[in-house]
Amino acid sequence: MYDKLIDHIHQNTPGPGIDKQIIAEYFTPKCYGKKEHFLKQGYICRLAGFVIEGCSRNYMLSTEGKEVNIGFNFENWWIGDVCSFVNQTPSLVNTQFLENTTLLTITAKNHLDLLNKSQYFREYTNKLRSKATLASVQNLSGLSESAKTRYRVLLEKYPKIQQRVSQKHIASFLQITPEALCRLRKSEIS
Amino acid sequence: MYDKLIDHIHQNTPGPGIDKQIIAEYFTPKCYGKKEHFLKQGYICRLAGFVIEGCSRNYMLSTEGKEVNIGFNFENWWIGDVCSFVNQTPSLVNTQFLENTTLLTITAKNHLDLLNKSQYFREYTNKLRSKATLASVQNLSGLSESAKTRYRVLLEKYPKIQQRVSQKHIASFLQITPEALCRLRKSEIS
DNA sequence: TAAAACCGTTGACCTAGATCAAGACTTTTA
DNA sequence: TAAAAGTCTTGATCTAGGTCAACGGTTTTA
Repeated sequence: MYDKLIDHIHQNTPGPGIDKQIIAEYFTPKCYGKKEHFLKQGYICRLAGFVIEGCSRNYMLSTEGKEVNIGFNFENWWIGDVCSFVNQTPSLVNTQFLENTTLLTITAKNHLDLLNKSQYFREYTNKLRSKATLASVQNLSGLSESAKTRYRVLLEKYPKIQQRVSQKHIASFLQITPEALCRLRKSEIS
Repeated sequence: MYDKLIDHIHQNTPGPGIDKQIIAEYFTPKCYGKKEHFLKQGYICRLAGFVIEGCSRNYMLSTEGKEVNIGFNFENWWIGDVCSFVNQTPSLVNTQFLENTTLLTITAKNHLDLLNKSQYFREYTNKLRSKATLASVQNLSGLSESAKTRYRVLLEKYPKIQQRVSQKHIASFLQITPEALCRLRKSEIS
């Protein structure tokens, strides 16, 4: 299990890598059930997690209380609201598991310790976070495309998403209604 | 001039602050003209800048080559594409000045040195970046609101934006046409 | 295992915002 | 300072996607 994280770090950051022993010391495995929340708006994000198996969605609430999906987290990616985690302030983001999920979790304190201790881990963290930021900016500008284009881009990025995520949640991420997604898919096939 | 940055760091991060001497050593003032680009898609972001005076817009290109504004940078904020700056990879983002602008700039190498040297500066950087990420995620979910609501939110965030940024660019940020913004403003007043 | 809740699909109709065109006003450039 | 280019506004028309309603299939819960 630890190897998955170690590999991910090493694949993303050239350098010495990180000892399994250190990972085992700083990270704790945790299991969550489908539909369970990892983080709720208003609470402080006290843990960050690396997805070993399973998936989740991140969503925010609109002014009328409607849930708007802003992203999905599959294997080999991090979950947790960076802003809340770093500043230890209440989160605006919700994270809910869409499958039974296994994480390697780390506390804010441990994460800070590891950052201060290892320049290599700092580099990895900076890279990862900057990529996550780029992704959300790309999604932002991507919303200027038609729903059909956004759907195609999503399928390119996550070819198997249809097998794992309901249309309802995909539609919410595309910022269209489930009805619109349904029609869009029909027209796409033909 | 350096004081503006020093104040900003100190206001955002409790702690010892940073010596003026260090700032002067690591940062270089630069002036740019209106319409000039700070960063263009495809190029590597070699400098980050702190806005002393002036403003700029960040935009990306849609699949049809249309410019889509993803944000504005006013005084006391950073400019530069974090992903390109951290990874020294080609940027997907463009940054263009909307006024004559003065920046305090820092090279990627100097920034890395300062991060490795000062835990305090690391903390500041982490906080700032996490806030920037939150902002783009908020904009992303915000696009599920009506154009009128988005416009109102923008005016709340930047009360003076109408005096400094053309409606064309505000419309692009709201992801509507200038015509739609014009009508929206008319209806808003009455 | 029956009832209730949820999900995807389809149809009919509606609306926010797009597109295209044109005129007045302002800014830039030669 | 005159011409050219860009900006804002308004009108007429169009369309992608929303809303509401209904039905069959599946999953959850009692």
